Order: sequence, then structure tokens, then C-alpha cells
Amino acid sequence: MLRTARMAASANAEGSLLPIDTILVGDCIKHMNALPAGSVDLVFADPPYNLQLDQGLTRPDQSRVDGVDDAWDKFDSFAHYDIFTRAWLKAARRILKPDGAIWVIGSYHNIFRVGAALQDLDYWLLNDVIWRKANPMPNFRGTRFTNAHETLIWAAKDRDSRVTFNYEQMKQANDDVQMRSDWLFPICTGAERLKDDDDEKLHPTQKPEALLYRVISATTKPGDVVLDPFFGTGTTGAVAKKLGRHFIGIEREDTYIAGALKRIASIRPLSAATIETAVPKRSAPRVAFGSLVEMGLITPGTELYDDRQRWSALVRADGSLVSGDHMGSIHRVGALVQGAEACNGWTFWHARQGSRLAPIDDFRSQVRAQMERLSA
Amino acid sequence: MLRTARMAASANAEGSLLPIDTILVGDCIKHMNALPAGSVDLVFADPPYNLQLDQGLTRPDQSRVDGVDDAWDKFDSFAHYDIFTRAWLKAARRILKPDGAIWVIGSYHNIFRVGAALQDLDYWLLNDVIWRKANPMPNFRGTRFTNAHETLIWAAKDRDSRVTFNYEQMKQANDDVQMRSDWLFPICTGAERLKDDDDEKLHPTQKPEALLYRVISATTKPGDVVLDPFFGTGTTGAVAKKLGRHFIGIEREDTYIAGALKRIASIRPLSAATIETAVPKRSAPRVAFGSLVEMGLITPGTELYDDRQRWSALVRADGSLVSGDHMGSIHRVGALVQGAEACNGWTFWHARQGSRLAPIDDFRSQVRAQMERLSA
DNA sequence: AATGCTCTTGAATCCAAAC
DNA sequence: GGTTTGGATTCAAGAGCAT
Repeated sequence: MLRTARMAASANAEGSLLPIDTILVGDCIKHMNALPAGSVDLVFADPPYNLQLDQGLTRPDQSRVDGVDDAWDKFDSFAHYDIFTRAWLKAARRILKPDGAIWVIGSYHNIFRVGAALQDLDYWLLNDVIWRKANPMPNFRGTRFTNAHETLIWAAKDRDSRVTFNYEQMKQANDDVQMRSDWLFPICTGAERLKDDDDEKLHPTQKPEALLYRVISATTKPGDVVLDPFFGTGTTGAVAKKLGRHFIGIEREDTYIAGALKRIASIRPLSAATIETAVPKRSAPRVAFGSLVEMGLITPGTELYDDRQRWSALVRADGSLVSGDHMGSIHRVGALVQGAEACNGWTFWHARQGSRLAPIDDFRSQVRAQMERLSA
Repeated sequence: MLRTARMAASANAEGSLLPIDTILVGDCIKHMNALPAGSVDLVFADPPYNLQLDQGLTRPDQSRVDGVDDAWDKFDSFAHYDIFTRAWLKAARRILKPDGAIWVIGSYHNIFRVGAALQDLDYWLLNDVIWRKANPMPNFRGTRFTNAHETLIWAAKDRDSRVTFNYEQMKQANDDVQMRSDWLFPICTGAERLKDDDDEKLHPTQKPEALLYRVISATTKPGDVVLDPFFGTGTTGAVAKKLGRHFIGIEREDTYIAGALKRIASIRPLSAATIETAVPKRSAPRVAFGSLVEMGLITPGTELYDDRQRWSALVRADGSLVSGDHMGSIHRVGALVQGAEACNGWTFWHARQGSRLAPIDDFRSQVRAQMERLSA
């Protein structure tokens, strides 16, 4: 019998078969195998690291470093670790939707085995992402470089998956340049770090919420289901709830579950308005150039130019263009005059507006705004 | 018969059995197997990455990206790539001295397989190091995070090896703080990039000398022997010579060898006194507005104002702003509400702090200071 | 001489809906 | 399911040239 620790405050209103907003108690492979196939949007996993710290590490002042030596982090060999890794990755892949994706975080002790396993199991790697720690633990012995980062792998269920990636959102958050594969965050300390009754850290490797915030907001939509098979103290659940996503956590240790339940219960979801994001151009309603002509925003007979006025074309009544011998759609004629394979006519062609040239895309924006107003 | 292209200017004065300061022509596994066991201090390897590019890629301006489509990067499957990888790694391990070490560089396409192979062959991983590219190629289709880094693995021949690590030198070069595992360098362009007679790049993936400079100065002593089984245009040889180390290169392609010979011949070794390294300073961490939201310094739903409170905007969960019909980054919305072409959102927008308004740039300064403090 | 502008280019697993 | 078509998409660093 598989145990469940349900969040009182988040009963599953949709009546889905999925144990939404719930922590499942026990082995993650068994629990995942009991879930319906193709039902989860994203898996985020922070598996045990197979750290081989067989002797204690001491700081220069002889104080002990509290290394990761819990029983769950011991594996006899790489072979055992590989068997474990492939088993849970396979179970995770089964429950992912066809367009689902997975994130796995690790360090050099385990991430190479995880990455190879992902490839062997026909996941399709999308990015490896570096979490650069603003405040890593120094290398006390001075024998290596400060181990100042961890690696995340983002992979699709398979090569054909069309995964969620909120590109525009990431770009806007990053001062209007593409978000890179190296992310800078402090490690989890202070008030965010969960403590036990003795004021010791409750979990040895609690991840910062900022890291999950970026993962979840970049690669899920509001309402999506995120499953974390190594839930620990529930950072994934806390951030999912905050961002209006659902979570499923799986965890074996009762002390972690107790901490996670309390933590998540105290989270207040952000309002729908703040979570809502701009509609990317890709999914904006389609507006044909011909309708601009029909609506009178562009008059037949108007001359269009590229931004440097190397080429021009005439707008015909049916919304097609003519330029010399070339005729066709705005895209086709734009490509033909340049001798290019393809062309986005919306940004290539411009119309005179007073003394300056305005891209015809501006007219389309007007139409779209008008349509939004009318439908609202 | 294995061919050799010896550097005229660097005949092997010590009479060693090793083909010092020489390029060996042909297959690296055969050549390594012909060298004496336990004779090399360091191996630096930049193997094929096994990129799987099945279609062309064009930039938004319709120009074509010159991708890596060379025959030497083609493998039938991961299984074939693994066989190749394990074969050369095994040959490399045999020729390493007992306290020798290896560096391998790669990307997410191949580095996980390389790392797992190193572990399986009883190498002992010391660090993974991230080369953060200052000027990576963007993701032109907006489908993923900018792939802005490559990964290097530094491993000892085995667990007991006492490898060379010039800790003090690295620390001094890094403003008296430990050198971290994330390194920032520009990619190899400009005058450093070797060109052929048609002024095309001679090699598709030439590495920057600065990267090798740090690798060699951190993990070898003057006079050590560095072997590079995928020598290419000889960056490893050029830097080794400059830093007073010996090199052995192995390369199959005659055009690369010709370029490497000419290049290395023109290198003047630094004086023994100068081989104290000078490494570039750390750059001030770049902090995006979205990070402030992710890190909880600015809460989604917060209202921002310009200094005279003529306009206001709402902070959304993804780090974008909304103000009336306008939405986008702090800069874009700042420009839109003013009807201006551009705007520095950092100084334009303010948040309430008690009774007064504080520019959001103040929050960024706090984060920067915190990160500097923590990393120092 | 210094500054500013344009043009080129880089290890890339880079589209999606309609027909 | 394959094919066609619409139209979405880029950042930093050098080099070269003009002011």
C-alpha cells in the first residue's frame, strides 16, 4: 500500500486521476510506476549524488565539515548508481506527456552518469545549465579549484517533443537579451534554509527557491503539473504553488515530508494577474496582409520599401505585391528581390509615414490591438 | 610507419625517448600506444563533440551559419562514440605518469559520455570547470537558452595520484581569492584565429589561448610534457612553448599540422621570471531585473513609479512590467510610457521604501554587493 | 588620434501550423 | 504523415572604414 501525505489546503478540485499537490510517501520508482502514463508536464529531479566522502573533511581550524554522508547517499559502485539512475529515469519518462520535459541537477560526482543515461534512454538534451554559486564552500585544502557550480540538464521526452519554453519571458527578465546557460544564484542560507528542532539544517542539499523559480517559470505554463521524485524539503512544491503550477512530490524520509508540508502550507500563490505573461508573437492570432488592405490601413497602389530603400514594391488590391518581374506574398517578394531563401515580409517592407519609413508590422500590431479590444 | 613532423627549432636536447615538441601525424590511439608508459605529465584533449546537426541554420538576417560538418565529427551512434572515447582515454591513461592528470573539453553533446568513461576507466575526477563564453553564438530561433559555455573535466590518473596544482599562483592571479570552477573567456576570433589562403577559418573549433594558458599554468610545472591527442591547429603547443613546457601533438589532417607548425615556430617563450601568470580580473557580476524577482528582493505585484510619479507599472512574476496596454522589460515599458525611443529602466523606475521612492538600481547594487561579499 | 558606425561571425543537436 | 508555406528569430567582439 502506497502512502500519501495530502496537502489539506489544496484538495484536487479537478477530479483528475493524478494525486495533485500531494506528497507520495516512499520509493519514487514504485510511485511513478503507479501513475498513469503520459500525464505529467515536467519532472524536476535532484537525485542523490553518490558522493564518495569516505573520510571526514576538516577545515584549517580543525572544525569538522558536515559533509553529505547520509545513508541514502551511499552506493557500492558506479554500476549500482547507474542501475538506480536508469530505473528512475525510465519510470519518469513513462509518466511524461509526449511534449514533456525533465530537469536533473547534479555535480561532477554524478551528472556525467545521469547525462549519459538520459541519452541512452532516448531523452533529447536541450541545454545543460550551470548554476554558478555566488557563495560556494571554499576548497579548504587548497588542492583544487573552488567547486563553485552545479550542473542542470534540461531534456525533452524525445527528439520530436515540442517542449514549453517561455522565451520572451526569459528575455524580458534578462534585460532584453537572451537568457544564457549560466545562471548566478546564492546557495540556500538564512531564513529560507529549513532547520530541525536542534537548529541544524533539516536537509543537506536544500536548493534555493530562486533556482526553481527560473526552472519552473521558463519551462512550464500556469496550471501545469511538475513532479519531483526526490522531493526532500519541497522546494519544487513551494515554488510550483507560488507560481500557480501543480506539484507531485515523492519522498521517503518522514522528517523531510513534515518540513515540506509545513513549508508549502505557508506559501501564498501569486495572483493570476502577476503570473500571466505576454502572449508570444508565435501564438498571437494570425493577421493576413490582405486584411490590412481590406480594412483600409494600407491603400492599394501604395509603394513599399525595405529599410534602406534598396528595393520597392507595389501593393495590389488583393494584398499581393509586385516588384519588377516578381510577384506574390509580402514574404515571397521580399525573398525574391533579395535573392534570399526566405524573408519575413512584415519586418522587411516599410511604408512611408510622413518623412520616415514604418515597418508594415506596425500596422499589423494596430489590427491586433483593435481585435483584442473588440473581443474584450 | 608512423610519421612525425618535428619542430626544427626545438630539437629534443635531453635525449629522452619521448618525441618532445613534435607533432605526430596520424591516429592518436596508435601513436599513444607506441609511446613509453608512464612518461607524460599532462594530457589535454579536445576530442570531436559528436554534434548531430541535420539541417542548416540561418541567422535572422538570413545569412547562413557555418556549422561543424566535418567528417571527423561524424559517428554512427552513441555506442560507436563510446567505443572511440574509451579507446583513446585508455591509451592516454597508459602513457601518463603515476601522478599525471588529464583535461578533456566538451559540450553537452559529448561531455557526459566522456565523464562517465573517465570514471569507468578509474581516472579520478578532480573538478569540472565551466568555460563561460563572453561572446557565444546566440540561439537564433529563440527555442532554448543561449548555449554560452563549454565544460572541461580535470581528472587524475587515479585516486592516489598527487597531481600538480599551482594553488598559490591561481589565487594570486585571481585577486587573492581561490580560483573558482567557472572561467570567463572570449571565444577565439580576430588575429588569433588562424586563416587559410582563402581567408577562411583554418579549423572550425580553434580554442582560445587564454583557456590553455590557465589550464597549463594551473596544472603543470615548467619543463613538464603536455600531450594533446587532437592537436588541431596547435593551441596546446603554442601555449606550452610560451610557458616553458614541452608538448607532443598528434593530428591527422595535414592542413591543420601545417598551420600549427608555422604558428608554434613564431612563438617566443616567456622568460623564466615572467612565467608568473597574469590572469584577467573577475568581472562585476551582471544582475538582471528578473533575478531580483526570483531572489525575492522585489515581490511580484509590486507597483513601480517614475521619480515624479507620472507613471506606474506592475511587476509580474516573470520579471516583466505591465502599465496600461504596455508590457515588457523594465527598459521597454519605461520607454513606452514616455513615448521615448529608449529608457534605462534601472534608474527610471522606483519602488516605495517607507515614505520615499528608491530607484530599483539600488536593489541591484545590494545584490551585487552581496554577491561580491559572498564570493570574496 | 580618437570616436563611431557597419559588417561579419562563432562546436548549434534552433519552427509550427496548414494542407 | 510528408510537404508546403507563413513568418519568427541574434549577441558580443573584432575588423575595417568613415568622420
